Amino acid sequence: MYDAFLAVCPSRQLLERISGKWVVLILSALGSGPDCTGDPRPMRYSELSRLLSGVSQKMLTQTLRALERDGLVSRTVTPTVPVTVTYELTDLGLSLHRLMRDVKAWAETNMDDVAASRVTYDEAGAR
Amino acid sequence: MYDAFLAVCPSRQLLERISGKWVVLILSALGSGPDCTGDPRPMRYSELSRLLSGVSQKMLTQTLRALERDGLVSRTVTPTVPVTVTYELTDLGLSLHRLMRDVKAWAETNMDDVAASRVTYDEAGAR
DNA sequence: CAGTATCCAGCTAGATACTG
DNA sequence: CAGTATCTAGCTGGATACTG
Repeated sequence: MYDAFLAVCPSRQLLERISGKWVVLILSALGSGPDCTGDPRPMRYSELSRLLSGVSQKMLTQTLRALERDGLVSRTVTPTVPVTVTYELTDLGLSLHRLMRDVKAWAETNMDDVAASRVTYDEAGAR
Repeated sequence: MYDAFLAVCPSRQLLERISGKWVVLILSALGSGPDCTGDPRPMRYSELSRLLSGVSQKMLTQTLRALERDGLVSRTVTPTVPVTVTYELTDLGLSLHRLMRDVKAWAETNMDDVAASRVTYDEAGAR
């Protein structure tokens, strides 16, 4: 029915949204906590902000909003003072989390092989 | 050893490279042919160009070069006239292909749910 | 066929300042 | 704490023209 190979297919735009480092990292984090080994659990905005080092407030908020709009995360506001906001995976988000977690793990696992390949490639080019 | 949550970790940059629609689509295509159901097989430049509708020559070439440099695809030039160039997954590329194929499939499978969620979200915002 | 080279519009995303 | 708003540098990526 849908085919992301087609530029006009809505799934192409969806693929565009869900590919991107911040989506991968946010979904990885929410799915299993900071160490990526536990069970899915809600996380606070500030907790995410600290965990994903280098993320700007703007990108974090923007990405979380997009994920919320797409039904992948839910946003809960607790009226404490100051306010507490938690983000949690929906069932839909959880299904994507599993893939994103694997992608993040792939990058970490194969970093050495990729680095070695780059050295070889660049050396060949220099000659 | 590596942790993509850390901005300074090399795996963060690698994650940045492999997240992106063209990487997902190219690896999906190379891994299992146009219909994404067959076995991995080499594909020609023009074949990829036709399959990934909307991709510019620049992006296709640029992405293929990056994937080649990272050791995910191999490039073979056959000196016919005109020249024939084929791209094929390496073993490393094949391992990432499996993940990327799932990501593409996820987008296609869950497009309807996401679209429905967007409608709900936007309606709530309008109120 | 399979690129390379160049130009440039537009979006991404960081920095900064401010707020309920 | 959890944002919003604004400004902007610079990168992404599309369009176009050319080539072995």
